[in-house]
Amino acid sequence: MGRKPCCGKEGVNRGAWSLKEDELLSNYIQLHGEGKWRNLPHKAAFFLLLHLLVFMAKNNQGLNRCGKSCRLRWMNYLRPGIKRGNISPDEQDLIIRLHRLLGNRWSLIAGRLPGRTDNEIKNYWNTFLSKKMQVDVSKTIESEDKKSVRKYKSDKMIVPKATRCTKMLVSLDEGDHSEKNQCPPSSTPSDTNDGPPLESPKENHLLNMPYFSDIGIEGIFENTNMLETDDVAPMSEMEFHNLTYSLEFDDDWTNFL
DNA sequence: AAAATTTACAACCGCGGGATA
DNA sequence: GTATCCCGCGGTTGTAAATTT
Repeated sequence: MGRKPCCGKEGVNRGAWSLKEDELLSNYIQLHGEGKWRNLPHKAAFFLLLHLLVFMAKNNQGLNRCGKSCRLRWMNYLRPGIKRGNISPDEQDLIIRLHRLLGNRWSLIAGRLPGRTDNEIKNYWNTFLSKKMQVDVSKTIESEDKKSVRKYKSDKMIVPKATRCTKMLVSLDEGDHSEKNQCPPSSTPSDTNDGPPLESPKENHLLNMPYFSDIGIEGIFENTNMLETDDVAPMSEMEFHNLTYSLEFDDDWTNFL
């Protein structure tokens, strides 16, 4: 006894999506909205027959995809408002800080970065930031009093799922991405992508989003001891529970801070 | 120029929680 | 109360593109 598999592995398209598949999926969702992913491929095929009969007469293959695959494609790629590439220094900074607080809870982190998906942030972390953080941590430990490092490994330390980011250095000085605070250098891999130039920090949409409009990114962490300059101690259990509760259930989470 | 290696990221997979029949 | 569905999450894989040898 068990649940039925999402879809059979045979006779289902896998791998990269074609333009036709994207178009079909987008058309369907624009007309019928999101949800019911499991049934979508079948309904989309029906929709196809109704609305695209003439165009598809020559090559009518329907949307032969698993519902989960449809959802993933829509959520991570086709959905309106998705930003791609060019993760700004501000965004990178915020990702690092949120990861410091939340660990690998990508969906929560993505929720604070408009237009970014959990998958994109996860990939960005795994391919770039995790390595950067490892380098930063090793540099820090080399130059730091080892006793203070051991101090952080006490029983009271709350360790979320994050396994790679155990210590980082940040600055509360707005726009200060100097070497001191280990924030991104002026040239990051994303900078090399084609596309429009990066926005300056003050123009970045992040600062205009509802959560940050009044206080800015830095302000979120104001009056907390989480981002002390050179020495970031782990959160207490109480702090961690309060924070995670606030993040998950209270959209106006900045009030907590 | 070609082969080998690395990087970046889209997509897959299994699982868990909540909803529903 | 139980089985199943639906959805979303996070870890992992596959592979094209870029880089190095």
